Amino acid sequence: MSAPGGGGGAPAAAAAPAAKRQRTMPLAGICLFVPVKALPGGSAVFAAWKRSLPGLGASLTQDGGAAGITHAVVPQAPNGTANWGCLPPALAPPGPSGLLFVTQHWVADSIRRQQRQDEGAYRPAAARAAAPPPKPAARAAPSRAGSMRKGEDGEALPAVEAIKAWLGPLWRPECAEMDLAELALQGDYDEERCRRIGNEHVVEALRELRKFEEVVEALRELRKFEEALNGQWLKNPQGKAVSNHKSLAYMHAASAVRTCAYKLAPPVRPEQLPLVGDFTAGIITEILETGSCAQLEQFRRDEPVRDSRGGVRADSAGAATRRAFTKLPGVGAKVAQQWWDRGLRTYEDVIEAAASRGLGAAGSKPLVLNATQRFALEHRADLLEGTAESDLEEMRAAIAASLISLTGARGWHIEIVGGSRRQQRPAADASGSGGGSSSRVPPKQHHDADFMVTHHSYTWGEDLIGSLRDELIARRRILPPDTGAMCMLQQNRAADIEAKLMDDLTGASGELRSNVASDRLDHIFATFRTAAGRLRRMDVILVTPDQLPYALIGWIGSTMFNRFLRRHMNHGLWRIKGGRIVRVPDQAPPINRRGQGPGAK
DNA sequence: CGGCATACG
DNA sequence: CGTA
DNA sequence: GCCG
Repeated sequence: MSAPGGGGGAPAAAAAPAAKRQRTMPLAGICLFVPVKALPGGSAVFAAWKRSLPGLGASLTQDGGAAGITHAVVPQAPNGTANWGCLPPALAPPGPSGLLFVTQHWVADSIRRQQRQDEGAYRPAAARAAAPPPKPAARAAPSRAGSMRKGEDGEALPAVEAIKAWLGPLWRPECAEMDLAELALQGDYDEERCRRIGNEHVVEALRELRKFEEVVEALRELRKFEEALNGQWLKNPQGKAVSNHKSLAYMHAASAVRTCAYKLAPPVRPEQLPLVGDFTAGIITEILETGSCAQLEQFRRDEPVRDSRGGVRADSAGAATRRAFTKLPGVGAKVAQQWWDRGLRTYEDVIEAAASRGLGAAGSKPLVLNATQRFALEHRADLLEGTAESDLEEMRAAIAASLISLTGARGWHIEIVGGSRRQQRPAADASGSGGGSSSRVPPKQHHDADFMVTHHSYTWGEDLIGSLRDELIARRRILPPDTGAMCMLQQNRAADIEAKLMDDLTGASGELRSNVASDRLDHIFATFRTAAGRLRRMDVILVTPDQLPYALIGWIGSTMFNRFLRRHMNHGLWRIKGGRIVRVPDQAPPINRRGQGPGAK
């Protein structure tokens, strides 16, 4: 209500010089601590504040130990809860005497109104139970000695030599200077190449490479189990979402093995492969020696697994069953856990539990499925079968026909992307009438088919993606959403959304709008009906010709490749923005996620 | 000990 | 939360 | 879990 700065009663017009000065520097003397990482909008909002606040007399810092901090921003979630956990110990409540805690909206409104707002009206919600987050007792540093990487008993390879061997012919001298994210981008993750590695004769290659491939596949399976187990995301003590570290570690290891230029043999040492440490090297060795490993076997039998200290990991039972549940569209880790907890073990169990609604055991709540889940269960045979290469041409023709009909333009460029492109097999060796193993390799099935659509000369309007969906529905090639089938549109609306966020948090508008954009593209997630009546997941991505090269990188690369790419970009002078790879402008020195410049610790 | 990719429906 |  |  009233601004403590005394401006509340100042006449609006005819301001006295003192009042004017007060109004031009309404935040004089304020030093604001901003936990950028926890702030909605993050460093972009911080940068906007940095442009506005000095003009009002305030200074900003991200250093919780800095002297003279008068205000600490405690970010407030949309639901009103305050994130006290992001404050450094020095500023933890009650904090130094005189320190004021405010939400981000105090800053935004102060900027917007060019006037210091009443801190009391922007007080963050009290911390739950007012208890500081429990700090685990300081543990002895595990001290995974860096020196172990080198010549422990004269056998381990020096790091550069290991990288050289790992990359093989792809190695260049520059690789010696790269960090892991960049190094990971140098690999060749081609599945066929992986299969070929270390093998000169065809028969021998197939036998040898089967074991090699088993490593990759087993690791990938482990990764999936971990995701079903924990959910793809965990929460750190500050409540921030972080990726599941075990899952990520398995993904890393699978990548390292997939691109390894030589045939692995037990024992595999952590020095050999990037991103593979003691734990994972042991797993790989066990897989090489026995074809599997203890954890994998336990997961496959739905048994709980033990951690490295021998303790049973809570909630680790049922991983295989839950993994199977999550293969249904619309069922993620959470729903799968709920089904498991109800004692459901098969798809049939789920269908039965849903059908006997109200007739279940006393006290048990009826199982309610949403439309997506009902559809997925009903058509699970089709959907779990996946998409074969033979379906692709039919899909492409349907997309082309719809586009030509909608726009009158011919010459649409429809490119297969995604896993079905990455894993396309070369023509099978037809000479093998004598039973070459290659002829027994089953045709690949992919969970969906992805098509990237563009046109080199025709310019389309904003809602072509929506029209395309409607046309495909009208032609009965994809199923409408009211069936419960997946039929979603994703549009590039992020520019609007982020601009609104910026308006909300900075009081700014307009000029910032051009700086923010989405790296998502107009996109249909659909369920395709083949001429034979089978249902297949199909995605269509619509891009302009100038978006195409960037979009292809993102859509042909694997998830892991995309993560390495973005991690590398975030380390350096590049960003992926608006679907493009752009240089950080010179005027805005590159900052890390704490808003610090290069070289900052 | 912090970081680990990111955004839409 | 589910999906890419 | 692995890395810097």
